Amino acid sequence: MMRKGELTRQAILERAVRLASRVGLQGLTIGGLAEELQLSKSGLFAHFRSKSSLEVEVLEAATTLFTEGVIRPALARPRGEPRIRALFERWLDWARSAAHEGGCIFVAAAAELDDAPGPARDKLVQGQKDWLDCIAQTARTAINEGHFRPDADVEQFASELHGVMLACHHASRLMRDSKAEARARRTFESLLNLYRTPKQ
Amino acid sequence: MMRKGELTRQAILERAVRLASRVGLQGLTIGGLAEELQLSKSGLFAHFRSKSSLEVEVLEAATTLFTEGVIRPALARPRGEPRIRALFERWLDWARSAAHEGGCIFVAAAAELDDAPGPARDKLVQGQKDWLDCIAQTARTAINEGHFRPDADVEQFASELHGVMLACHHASRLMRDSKAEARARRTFESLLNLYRTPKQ
DNA sequence: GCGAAAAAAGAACGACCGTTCTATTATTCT
DNA sequence: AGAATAATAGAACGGTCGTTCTTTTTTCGC
Repeated sequence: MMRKGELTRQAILERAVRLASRVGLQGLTIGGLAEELQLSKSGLFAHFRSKSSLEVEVLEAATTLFTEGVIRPALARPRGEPRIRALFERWLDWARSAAHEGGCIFVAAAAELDDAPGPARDKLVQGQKDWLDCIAQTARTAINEGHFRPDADVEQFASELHGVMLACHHASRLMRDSKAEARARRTFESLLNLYRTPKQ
Repeated sequence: MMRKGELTRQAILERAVRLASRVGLQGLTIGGLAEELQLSKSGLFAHFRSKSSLEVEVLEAATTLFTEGVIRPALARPRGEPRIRALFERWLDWARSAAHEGGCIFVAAAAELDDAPGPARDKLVQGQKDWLDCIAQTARTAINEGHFRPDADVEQFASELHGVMLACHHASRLMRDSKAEARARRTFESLLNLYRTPKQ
């Protein structure tokens, strides 16, 4: 006895994620979103009991998109370095397609929410933590496969890889630097070199 | 014939930079700023002809602060690696003190303005470009001093260093990770190792 | 197809936004 | 000191925000 509702709700969230990528979670407005979807403000609002609840659900929807588009395909690749490369390439894809819209929604949200306690911040932090843990775990697997050196600090690796992507995002989004992705790839290769098992 | 005005104007901008660090340039509001300074909304507004003009001036003021607090002291150190280390340490100081408030205002502004054409975005882009150029130029000096390998790509170096700071900011601000700075230092050291003249 | 229940629309609210205009108070110059 | 001018305050504007309430329309089980 609840079908149509869930359908439009899904449509709303899809549009909301894209809109929030452009204008941020703060800039995401009930009225604006309603107009884009040709809905009434109150009709849309009824699906979420409050604005902050909408924000949380937008973050949830974006996380699902990221998991399906980046993590899942990479997990299909063989363990070790190939999987790490796949993770990185898919991540670049994500950033590139996000760049065509308003940039990565997580980067925008991180800047907005870093000092705004509440459920939205909690959601974002948990998602980012999960993602960094995922990278670290993948690196751990690479150690076990003998691809990474046994003494590699996998959390350090995750943090450094994150930095590579953040720099790439900044350069391509704000600075409109067309060489951003090439530079990120280059940094990634030298990063791999550092963590790889040294050839004897 | 204009003294008192310039004084309060300065005081306004100082407060505005701090406030914008917390809530962003969008979240920075004329009324809120006026209340913090115990000024009337219109009295404050009169100093800037518009909100967007205020945003530009806030970015200008923050840039001056950054130049005086980070770049200038580092330029006092000897050329080459010492100057690069000073740049990095001062930059960490900046990020740390910014972290006690609402984070680095440039990081927040970058996320907000990356898809919002206008004078504020132009100002930010120019400032960031100048900063990255400054890093690259410092690296170039390090090459000339024989500290960096002659074939080092100084722009690549600047981009990688930027990534280290962005990751550090993200980890410390959003994730409240107390190990963020230590990790950034570690990444910085291995980054230096890559660009340093190899010992024979 | 009818009646119950869900979904959407409509109108209104108080609050705050940037901005303008006018009036009042401070400052500065001569 | 007093006139000229700059700085600040006050009140009001149209607009948009999130939210609530009431009403109409649509959906769905029987």
